[in-house]
Order: sequence, then structure tokens, then C-alpha cells
Amino acid sequence: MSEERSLNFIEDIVEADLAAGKYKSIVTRFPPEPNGYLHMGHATSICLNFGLTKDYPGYTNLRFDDTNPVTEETEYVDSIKEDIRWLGFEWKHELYASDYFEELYQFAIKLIQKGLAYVDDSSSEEIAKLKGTPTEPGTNSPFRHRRVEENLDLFTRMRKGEFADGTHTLRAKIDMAHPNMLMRDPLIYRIKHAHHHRTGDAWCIYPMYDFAHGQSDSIEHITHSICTLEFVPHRELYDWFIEQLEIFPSHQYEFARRNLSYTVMSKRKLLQLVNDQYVNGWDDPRMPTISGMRRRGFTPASIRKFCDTIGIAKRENVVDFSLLEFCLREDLNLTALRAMAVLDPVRLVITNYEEGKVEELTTENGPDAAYGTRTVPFNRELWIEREDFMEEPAKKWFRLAPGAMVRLKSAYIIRCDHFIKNEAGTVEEIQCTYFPESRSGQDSSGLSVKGTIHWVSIPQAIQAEVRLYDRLFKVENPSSEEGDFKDYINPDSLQVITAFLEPSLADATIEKRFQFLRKGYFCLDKDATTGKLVFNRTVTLKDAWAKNTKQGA
RNA sequence: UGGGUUAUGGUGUAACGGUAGCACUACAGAUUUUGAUUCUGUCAGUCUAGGUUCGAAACCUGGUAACCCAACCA
Repeated sequence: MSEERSLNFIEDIVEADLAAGKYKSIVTRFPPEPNGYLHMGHATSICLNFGLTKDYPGYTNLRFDDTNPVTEETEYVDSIKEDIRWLGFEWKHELYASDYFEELYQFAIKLIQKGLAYVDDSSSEEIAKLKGTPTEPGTNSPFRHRRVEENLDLFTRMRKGEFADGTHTLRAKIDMAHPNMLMRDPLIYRIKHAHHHRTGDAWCIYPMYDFAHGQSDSIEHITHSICTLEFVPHRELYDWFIEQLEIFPSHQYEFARRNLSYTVMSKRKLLQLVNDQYVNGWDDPRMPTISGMRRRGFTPASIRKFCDTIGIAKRENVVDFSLLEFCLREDLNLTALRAMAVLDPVRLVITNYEEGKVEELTTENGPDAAYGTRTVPFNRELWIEREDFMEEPAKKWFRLAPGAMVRLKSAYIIRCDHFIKNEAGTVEEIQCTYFPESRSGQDSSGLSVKGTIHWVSIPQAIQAEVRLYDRLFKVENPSSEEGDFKDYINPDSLQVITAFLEPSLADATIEKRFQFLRKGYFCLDKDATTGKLVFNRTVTLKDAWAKNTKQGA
């Protein structure tokens, strides 16, 4: 109540309805079709629908819109439920449009009896031809004036299975000259002799979307039926059916689907990426699917925060990917365990450190003291990041360079004395001296350095496969570019490397989130086995220096 | 003279006839044993032309632009 946060237009409507006493509590629903995996676009709808009944009295149903048996499968039902729960929401009732098939059938009978529906024997081509175009009115079907009794008989026989697929349809009788194409005698039932994932072979006629969705809403007494903008023209039909059927008046409200830059967000396109093997399945960490993002290491809280931040409105939009990254980092920064890993190693030798000696040094586990500490082994030879050394240091370079000093995180201050190159001119080894009095936590050296770098002790280091991801597409809006969206796929969206990790990372589990110090946030991938660690880079840290050098170049 | 929807910084979103605000991005600086985090600051906006009004991003009129609608998909 004390929130100053401004309301979106749907919350405005809900508040007005509640204030006017139109409803004492509200009912919303999330209505996926079980024919694919949920993606970031669905997350917006989930957060909206479930969020509304968290903020206002009422509840939200999960209703599968399963009126097309040829594309729908139980496998999808399960993944959808898992994704919603993972996002942190729980539905009141788990329902299916197919639960209402008998009721829907009776609704159709009622329409026929009122003279508002008829059986059409036209082929799909004939129906399309008579439909007209947006600028030309349609023409009445020759079957439009069948008598009620004949329609009833035919429709009953359609249900009994007397006719083949495509031979008959049931259409609402509205107006073939209507400016809204959807009002030109829309099809409401079609024959499909197909096995349904829930009703099996009980039916061979199935209602169309427009004769299932709104009626299901009404049956469930949904007060606010929220969908995306492309359904705006359907609202007229939605209201027409409810009025003619004289059933509970649910209302439909539409918002603009959210688009994310550098990716695509339609089931059809995502399916192509999977089928054509541009990615490795629906849960590939580069996919904007909920399952892909979960595998990548996104947290539910970060996705909810993102949905909340981008808001709900009616205009076309492409949200910056960087905002999603911001929400992710914001959450991960607070929750990820800290660890050290070297992704691109170069050998560093501390020439004045006793050979064979190993010290266990204390370092922090997390962003604050509550996470406690652990120890990491330290010895004479370490891996450090190749990019942390510069033979000829740039301006404002804080890291290692000939003669320069840095602190090794949670360890000692070192000074670079020499470096060794191979024939190819690549630095192979960096030699340093350390200052024993500069030990972390008990530094009496009086030295101060600008830079601190991470490291991993070579003898104890463990290896892991690390998968580095970049954006899937090279352009902000692949769908609006010339040609095929697949032409704009980023060929370097996945880079697989072998990294050296501190030994504690051997205990990583799939739920844990890590910040590899100075490198980014990582999590264990499901491909990891007892013998082989595999990490995904969820997102990099912000890197002011990298930005700096990029600009200078 | 088909119908519908939408136009606010680079991006997303507020302002409900009364000071155009917030967040991201970008940039500059402070702190920092992560060039992270944190903190401070800067740049930057009402599609257009008229009108109503003391006062318009908002209301009216005319343009312009983008998106949606001609699946037995949802």
C-alpha cells in the first residue's frame, strides 16, 4: 500500500474494478498451449498474471489451451509446469480446455438452436475464397441458410465420426461483410480424427481457439483475461460469444509482448534453431527459453525483477539485453559464492618462495561476512590470467608488468622481475619476488598497490571445461532484418575452453552459483560428471578496463 | 475513405489538464585486497501541423510512421 511504484494499465483496471465493487476478488489465468517450451515472453505473462493475484485478492489458474490434438503433448505439459514453479509461482487449479469439451459442445448446440451457427460443407479453399479480404467483403456460404434441425443433425453426426476430416465445419453465423475479418462467420468446430493427449479418442471434433478460450475463461469465472496485442481483433468475437451464450462475462485485456534485443522470441523461430541444430536443444544455455536460461544460471528472482522493471504497456518494444544482465548481476552479486579460476592461464613463479612449501590462505566465500571463509592452497608456482600481464604496460595499467607490483588476492604482494617468451613470442612464464610481510590480513610491508589479481596454485589446481556464451545474434532485432533471421546468428556464441580452478570447486553442485573472481558468474552444467567438471558462464562481470581498451583501440 | 492498435531521451516505463520523473545504457569522478560491488555527478525525450485552455505529453482536428487482421493454429 505504501508503495510509490506506479501502476501499469492493467493494474489500473483491476484497481478500478475492485474500487467500483465490480468484483470482490479477481481471477486470472495463464493459458499456454502444450506444444512447446516456455520462453522469456511467457515469463512476462506469468509474472503479470500470477503477480496480479499476489498484489490483489484472488487467484490464478493454470489452464492448458489444448484444443489442437495434432501438435500437443504431455511432455510439454510437464516442462511448462516445472518452469512456472521454478519461476516461483503456484497456480490455484490445474485445468485444461479439454476438461470442457462436453460443455463446449453444448454451447455449440445452443448456438445452432438460436440460429447462430451452421454446418458448412465447403472445403477450406472455398471458405477462404468466400472470406473476402481486409478491403473486400466476403460472400455468404451456400450452406449458410440450413435449417436448425438439419444443422443439429449434421453436427451430431460430425461428433459421431460419420464424416472425414475437412469435409464439414461448424461456423458461427455473424456477418460476411464485417470489417473485422474474424466476424465473417468464423469456424468454431472442425473435424480431426486425431488422438488427444488427455481425451484420447473420445472426440473427433475439436473447438477452435475462439470457441474455447473465452468460454473456458467464462466457465472458470476469470475476471481479467490477459493476452497479447495480436488478439485485439478477437475481443469482438470473444464478447459476441459470451453475449449470445449468456454466460459469465469474462473480459479480455491486451498488452504488447516484450521483445529482447539480440534474440528471437517466437516458438516457430526457436523451433528452427533447435531443428536446424544452431543450438543444442530447447535448453541450450543460449536460448531465451526458461529451461535454457535456468541451465545458463539465471535465477528466478532476476527474471522476476526484469519482468517487473520492463513493465506492461501497449506499444511495440525491444528491451535492451543489458537490462536483463543488470537484473541478473544484481541478484548474483548478492548471492553467488566467490571462488578463483583462471580461464586463460600463464605460469607465474615466485622465485624467492620456498620450493615445495604449501600455505593454506584464508579467503572470503561470499559478498559479506555471513558467508564465512575457506582456505586456498598457495605455493611457488601459480596460474594467473594471461591478460593480467602486459609486457609494455598501457596507461593506467594496474596489473602485472616488468617491474610492477600487484597483490595476489588473499595472498602476498609480488613484483615482476622477469618474463620468458617462447620462439613464437608468447609469454610462457613470469618470474616474480614476493614480500613475506605483505601477507593478506597481516600486512606490515607498508607497500600499497593499485591492482589485485586472482590466481590458482598449480599443483592443486583442478581442470574444468568452461563454456563461454555470447549473444546468439549479431544484430539487435534479427526478425526485422532483411532476409532470413538465421543469417544473423552469431557464429561465436559458444566458446569452449579448459580452465584451472581452485580445488574447492570440485564440490560444486548444480544449484550453486559462483562468481569466479574478476571473471563473471558461473554455474555447473548438467553435462558435468563425477570425472569431469563442466561450467557455464552465466554472465561476465562489468569490466570498465575492457571497455576502456576497446575504446582506445 | 477496409478495420484495429500504438507513438515520451539510445532502451524500457511513469506523469490520469498544473515543475516531464524512474531504471538501464553511455560518460566523468570517489571508495575498493574483484578495474566487480557501493557512492556522487553528467549527457539525453513528449512523431508532426493546427486548435481548445490561464495552462496540453495528456483533450479536439488533420497529417505521418510502425504493428496486427484474409490458418479447419493458438
